[in-house]
Amino acid sequence: MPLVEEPILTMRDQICDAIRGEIITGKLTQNQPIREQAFASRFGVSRNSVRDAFLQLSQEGILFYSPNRGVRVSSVPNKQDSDLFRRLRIELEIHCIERSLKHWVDEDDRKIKQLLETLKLACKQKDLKKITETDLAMHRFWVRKVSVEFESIWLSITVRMMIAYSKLEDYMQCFKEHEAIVGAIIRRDLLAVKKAIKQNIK
Amino acid sequence: MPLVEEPILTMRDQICDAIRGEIITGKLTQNQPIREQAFASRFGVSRNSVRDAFLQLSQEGILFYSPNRGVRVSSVPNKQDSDLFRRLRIELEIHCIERSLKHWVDEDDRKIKQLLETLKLACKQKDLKKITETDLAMHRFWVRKVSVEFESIWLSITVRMMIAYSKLEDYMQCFKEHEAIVGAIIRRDLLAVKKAIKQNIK
DNA sequence: TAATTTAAAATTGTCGACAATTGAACATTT
DNA sequence: AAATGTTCAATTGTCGACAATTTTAAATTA
Repeated sequence: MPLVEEPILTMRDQICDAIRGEIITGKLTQNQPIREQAFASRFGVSRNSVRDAFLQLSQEGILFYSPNRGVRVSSVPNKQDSDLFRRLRIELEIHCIERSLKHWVDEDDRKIKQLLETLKLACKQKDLKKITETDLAMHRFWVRKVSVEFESIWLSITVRMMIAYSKLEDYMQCFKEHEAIVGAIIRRDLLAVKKAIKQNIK
Repeated sequence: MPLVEEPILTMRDQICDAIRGEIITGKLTQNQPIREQAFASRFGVSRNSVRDAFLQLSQEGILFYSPNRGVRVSSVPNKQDSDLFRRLRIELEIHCIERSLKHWVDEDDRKIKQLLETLKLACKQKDLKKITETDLAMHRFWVRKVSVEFESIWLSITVRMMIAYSKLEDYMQCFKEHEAIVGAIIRRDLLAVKKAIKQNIK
């Protein structure tokens, strides 16, 4: 029996991840309507499960829901809103790392290094889907380590900022930024962590 | 035809509002499990609609969802988490007021004064349900005026802070705090608004 | 009696069917 | 021709039924 139980992935979560991925990588674009039946057929499930996922993503903010009219991909935030999202996210993540670092163990070092390796490979292969997944997974790691309470808020903010992630140009830059964060974490150098986080979240 | 279309209240939204109200006023307490069938019977709808609401409130953070085991009322956040929630909420609301004040019109003055009157009455009557509803409605007013983008994030943060709202002692204090905010808004005195907001959100 | 196993009840998860609503194409009126 | 009304297909909303899972209670075993 694992010490920390792994979260069970429901059908809904899997569909959410899939849709989120397609939005972040630009397969689904701004304002595009998304139909329940299309995803139901694709996943071989009933519309209800897809509806659940749509609902969750709407609350998350990445989809926009109109009664009787279904959901659309949300618009990318304007400059002012983006700036606020950025500040909120930095404040959240720094708070989480600050707290989690106190109870950080070798096992955590191992896991975060592993994620960094995955990211490196994905960047080398220019695999946008994998890059965004791993990017999210890394940040999620230190957020969840503090409390699941923050996770949904953090995710809401983060996915909104990533709607136009597909425009990412320099893949290796993304890796280097995360390498800086992880390096600072391993050294338990909080000041350097903060600096690296601020440079990455923009 | 109204200039700004009123949002359509779905069945789901109504159920959400009801559950949210009962949690904030302390009818439903921390960690208490909530059953789908109970609410379905109460509202005279099928379990599906209730499920939708539960799902939305889980994403909002006020309910905690475990696969196959339903939802429970979330725990009140600890001191450290509350402090962060507070900072995030202040930053969000001040940002919103700062931006919305630029396009503030007489009609907005009238509306916000009306809400203040409702709050005054509710405080006098010590009607906790109405107080919390109106409190939320007032803050929601200036958040939504800027962008619905922020609304769900703002709500997530705010309802979490309000889980233990029922311990509110001095009702008139609540009214005075909001009176200060509204007064500053009417005078378009941004500095005073910020000060009043910080005093209210705690 | 305490721990374990088994059976039953309660609860959530998923499905297909149908009702209600919306949007688009077409017809009617002015 | 423009505006309005009508029909019809596509889509979402809601329901009841049943399957899967969890919880509770009872029965069994040591």
